[in-house]
Amino acid sequence: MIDKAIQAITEPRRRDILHLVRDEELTSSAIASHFDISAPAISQHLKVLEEAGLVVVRRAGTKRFYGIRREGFAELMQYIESFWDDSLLRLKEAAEEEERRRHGNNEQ
Amino acid sequence: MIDKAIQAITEPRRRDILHLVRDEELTSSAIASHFDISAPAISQHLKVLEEAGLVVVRRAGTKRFYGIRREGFAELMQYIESFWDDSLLRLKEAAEEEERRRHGNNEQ
DNA sequence: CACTTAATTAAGTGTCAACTTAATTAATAT
DNA sequence: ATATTAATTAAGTTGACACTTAATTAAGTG
Repeated sequence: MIDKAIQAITEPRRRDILHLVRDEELTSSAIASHFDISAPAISQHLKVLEEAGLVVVRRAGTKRFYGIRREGFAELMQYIESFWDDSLLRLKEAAEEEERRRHGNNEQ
Repeated sequence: MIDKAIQAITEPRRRDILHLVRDEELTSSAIASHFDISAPAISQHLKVLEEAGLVVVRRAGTKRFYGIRREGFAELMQYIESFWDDSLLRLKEAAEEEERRRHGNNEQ
C-alpha cells in the first residue's frame, strides 16, 4: 500500500492532480482540462491514485467527482516521516541550521 | 534538482541504499553485498543518488565511500513538507486524530 | 612495469508504465 | 428504444530505466 502511494506520487502529473483536488472535488474531465494529454490518460492516473488510497470517487449521475483521501495521506506522511527517523531527523535539523547560516549558495 | 530527488527515491533499492548509508559511510562494494544484483547495477543507483544530491562520495585510495548529503535531504524534506502545506497539513492532522479514535482498522 | 583491487563506463536486453485511439459501460434525457 | 454525456476499459506503441556482461579507468603494490 505504502509502496503504491510512493509509486503514485512519483509521476509529476499525478502530483499535479493531487494539488488540483486537494481543496475541492473535481470530475475527471475537469481535471483533464488542465492537461494536454487525453482523457483516458487522466483516467488511468486517477485509477493509480485511487488504488494507492490517495483519492476517492463520489458518483453523481454520469459524473464522478474525485477528492483527496485523508487516511491515505496520513499513512503516506507517516511513512515519509518515519523514513527520516531519529538520526535522520537530527541530520535534517543540522542541515537546516547550516543552511540558515550560509544562506543558500551551495549548489553542487 | 528536487525532481531528480523525488525520482531517485522512487526506486525501492535506492531507498534501501539510503537507509544503509544513513548512519555510516560505505563503499560501493559494501553496499552491493546487501543486494543480489550486480556491482555495476549498484554503481548506477549510486550515480542517480549522487546526481540527485542525496549522497556524496569521498575517495580514499581505490575505494569510494558513499555517505548521505545533508543539504540534499533538507531540500527534499522541505519540498515534501511544502507539498502538504496549509490545508493539507490540516487534513493530515484531522486524519491522524480520526485514526487515533478508530484505531487503525480501515483498510480500503 | 605488470598485477591486483575497487569501481566505473559501455553496450545491449527486457520489462514496465505512460501514452494513444477505438470500443465499451453507465446514467440520464428525448 | 435511441441518443447524449461522462468516463472507463481495451489494445497496442513507445520510451525510459533497471538490469546484465564485458571492457575500461584509477590507485595502490610487488
